[in-house]
Amino acid sequence: MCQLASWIDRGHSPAFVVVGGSAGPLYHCSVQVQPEGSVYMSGLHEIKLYPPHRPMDVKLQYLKEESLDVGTIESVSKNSEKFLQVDIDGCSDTSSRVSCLIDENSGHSFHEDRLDNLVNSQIGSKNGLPKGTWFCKVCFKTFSQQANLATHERIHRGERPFCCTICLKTFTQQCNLWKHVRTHTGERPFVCKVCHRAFSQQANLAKHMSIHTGERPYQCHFCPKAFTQRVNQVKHERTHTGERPYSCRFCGKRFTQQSNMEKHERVHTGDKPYDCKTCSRSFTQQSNLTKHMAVHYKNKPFRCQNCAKSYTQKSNLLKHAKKCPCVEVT
DNA sequence: CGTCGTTAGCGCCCCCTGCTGGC
DNA sequence: GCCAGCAGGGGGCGCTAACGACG
Ligand SMILES: [Zn+2]
Ligand SMILES: [Zn+2]
Ligand SMILES: [Zn+2]
Ligand SMILES: [Zn+2]
Ligand SMILES: [Zn+2]
Repeated sequence: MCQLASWIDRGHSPAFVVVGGSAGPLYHCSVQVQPEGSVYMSGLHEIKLYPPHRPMDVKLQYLKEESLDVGTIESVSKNSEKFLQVDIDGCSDTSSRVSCLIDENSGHSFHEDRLDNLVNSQIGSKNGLPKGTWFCKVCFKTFSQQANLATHERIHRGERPFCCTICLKTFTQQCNLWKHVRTHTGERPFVCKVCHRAFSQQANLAKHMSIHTGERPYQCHFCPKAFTQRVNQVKHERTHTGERPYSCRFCGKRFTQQSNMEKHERVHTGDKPYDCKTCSRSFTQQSNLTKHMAVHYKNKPFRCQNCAKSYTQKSNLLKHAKKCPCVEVT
């Protein structure tokens, strides 16, 4: 345990300390350094560097309490932003590193400079950010507009003031509620100019457009294949890495896709949800039913495209078609 | 100006689907 | 025929950034 870790371990808040890593609780030298009460941490997990051009001593401090000298900054990356990455003296934990907001000129972390600004959650220009920048006291995300910070802070407070009158589901933002309500009303304001398919959300229309443009922005890291959606790239890459995150509840067999696991679990449950309407056989997979249907179509080649009824003679199909609006024949 | 409601846009997770091919 | 592998693509939600009307 390094001196920072033991400092936090003694009960000090890790405020003003950010650490690199992915989502989830963050540890430094086995001590959790994630600020208490924070929920949404993605901004925090990005290590952002502020470029000082010389080595400097760094002090981390929790408001007016005891402060901790953590070390000296030796090397700094070039393309950096708001935070300064710090190597802790005598710390062997290289998996997570510590950063703090630094004033380029004084070398002080920002809260030493302007404690009153902290109260307002606003940072002055001396801290290397545009004057009037607002920040969240929980996760240190920064905002140029106070209103956007106010919206953000609802996330930490769990405040969801917008409520769907139909299903009572709640939302942090008005526009998210509006989007949600369209799932009840079926309203689809976004229409594809090419095929006229309509969508309830702009983002889903944008995804759809890749069908027409052929655009595949998500490239596999292991082979030349590319995909229209990131999810599908990740799914595909598992075929290279062998990762199988989903395991069967009954036998433990592992799968790359959740839906494949669910398909497999029906082997154990005996669930056959796909019924043949012609002979009342049922199947565990839709594709097996489709294959099976060929058996019926072989004997009755005249098939109504509308209702899938099939007939041995064309005249019977035509008779049927008088009632059914579809007259296509295979 | 600052405030505040609204809009644009991105990223993510989830789910269902259809084809395929080995046994 | 049963079952697993794999890709396509829509539904829905969370969040940030920015816009614009209005005091
Ligand atoms: Zn926050
Ligand atoms: Zn609802
Ligand atoms: Zn289209
Ligand atoms: Zn690949
Ligand atoms: Zn049948």
